[in-house]
Amino acid sequence: MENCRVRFAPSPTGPLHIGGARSALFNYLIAKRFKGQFILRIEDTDVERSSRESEDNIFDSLRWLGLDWDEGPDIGGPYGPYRQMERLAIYKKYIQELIDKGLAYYCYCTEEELEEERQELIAKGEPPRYLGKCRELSPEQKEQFIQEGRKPVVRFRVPGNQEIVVNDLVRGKVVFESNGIGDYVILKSDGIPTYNFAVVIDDYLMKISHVIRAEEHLSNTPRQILIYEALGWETPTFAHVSLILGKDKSKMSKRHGATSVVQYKEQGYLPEAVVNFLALLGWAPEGEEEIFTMEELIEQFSLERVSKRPAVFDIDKLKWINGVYIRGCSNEEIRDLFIPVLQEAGHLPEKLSDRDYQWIQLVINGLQEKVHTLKEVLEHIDMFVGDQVELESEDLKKVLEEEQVPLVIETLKEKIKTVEELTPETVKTMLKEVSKETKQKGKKVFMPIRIAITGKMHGPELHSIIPALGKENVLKRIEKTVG
RNA sequence: GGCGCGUUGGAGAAGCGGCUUAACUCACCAGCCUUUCACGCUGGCAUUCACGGGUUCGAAUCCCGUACGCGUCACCA
Repeated sequence: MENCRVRFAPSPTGPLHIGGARSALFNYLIAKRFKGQFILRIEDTDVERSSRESEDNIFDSLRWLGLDWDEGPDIGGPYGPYRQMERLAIYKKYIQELIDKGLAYYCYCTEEELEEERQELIAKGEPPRYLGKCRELSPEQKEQFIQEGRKPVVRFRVPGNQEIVVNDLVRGKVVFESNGIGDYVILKSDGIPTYNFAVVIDDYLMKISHVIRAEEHLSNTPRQILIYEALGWETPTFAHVSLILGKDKSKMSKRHGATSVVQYKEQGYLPEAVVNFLALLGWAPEGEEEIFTMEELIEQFSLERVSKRPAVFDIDKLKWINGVYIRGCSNEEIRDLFIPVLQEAGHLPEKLSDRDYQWIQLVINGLQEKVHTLKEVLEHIDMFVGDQVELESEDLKKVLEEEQVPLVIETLKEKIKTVEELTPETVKTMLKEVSKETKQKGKKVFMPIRIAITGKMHGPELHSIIPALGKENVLKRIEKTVG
């Protein structure tokens, strides 16, 4: 594959969607794999819905995922500009060329007329489409419409009785009939081109070799191919990746939960995990391994192993993958990840003291292996801080009423009071001594202690929790639960 | 409705005519490890590939039909 140039061309009408992120990733992987370029183009021709805010969100999300582009609106490149609204003059030229060649024409129909036509066709049981009313307008008629103040659109003249073949890298050969396509708008009445037109001009001018995008664009592809042909241009290679579905198998939407990349960031997912998960959405690795770094993905990814069937977004699998990455973090990495979460929740000050760092280390010891997302840390953090405890359920009282408990607790309290410093090591030996001196072992000693201190049956190791709390808090907690 | 795409266990997914008594992963269940949970390890989990026909010595794999799901038919991308 020589001169591989691929692009991700989102429209900035909202935060980067998880599906868009997957398209971007696939393009990125192909570009890196074949040592080509990954281009970012902003398709902002929907003036109503486009915003700079969304654009920034898209930039940020892509960068967060580690999908850096070689050419784009912010960094420029040899085929710019990379924002469609800045390319209006370019489109105008090609629109004119099509009009001059008689392959496109002005249409003065009003919305009402179009709607009427649509209703009539539906009433007759025919598929609604534009029938070409303005195809052969006389100069007089045109003049009259202009007098009336009508703003025309430009429509592409779709040739009849033609087979349009899309040779798709993931779907194979897909054939469409041109008769099923009505003359469609390529230039809106406000002088801005439509998607189906602008995308062709840009992909050609930007020398895009492979168009990798979501399946929802498959039905649009014949319209685009027609324009390539009208302009005498060679088409790029197409690859339509299936859609991402929610658990109920309908297209992934808000009601399935978080749909944008930022939301996953906010919920405490790691970019590496999201990338890994996204890669698995529609693509299947050859071997048994499912955990990949970006480098490994670049090495292994191929469009041949991208499935035709829709991919279902399985949040449980994302959580599992995220957990794998959290556990795989080095101590420094996980610390840098935990700190902002803890600070944001008010458990840590802006400026960290040595004591804070010691405490964080204990939290890491207790929770790194346990959580699937960074935010889950907050679900367990109460066990590491403060003198407040509450029994999780009434059932736990029974455990505290067992006969060996008073002795165990008394012995423990003594030890805590007399020990020089609470560290994981001193706590470990302390607990061993309590076990030995009270002649109790296993659950008989550890469960009451755990419940007395945390109010819960389960949680991180006691030798992480106890030093984190400190003598005073531990004793106060015990006081509250067992008196 | 027209056109297009898809349909393998609870979920994802491999499979490209015989090597499949259908990989692998998540989830689930059991056991082990462990002071609990988690982590980790071991084992279990589709007599069957939406359904009905056909082709073939042989089909999850090829063909046709049916059903279901989804996409698309915009002056949205």
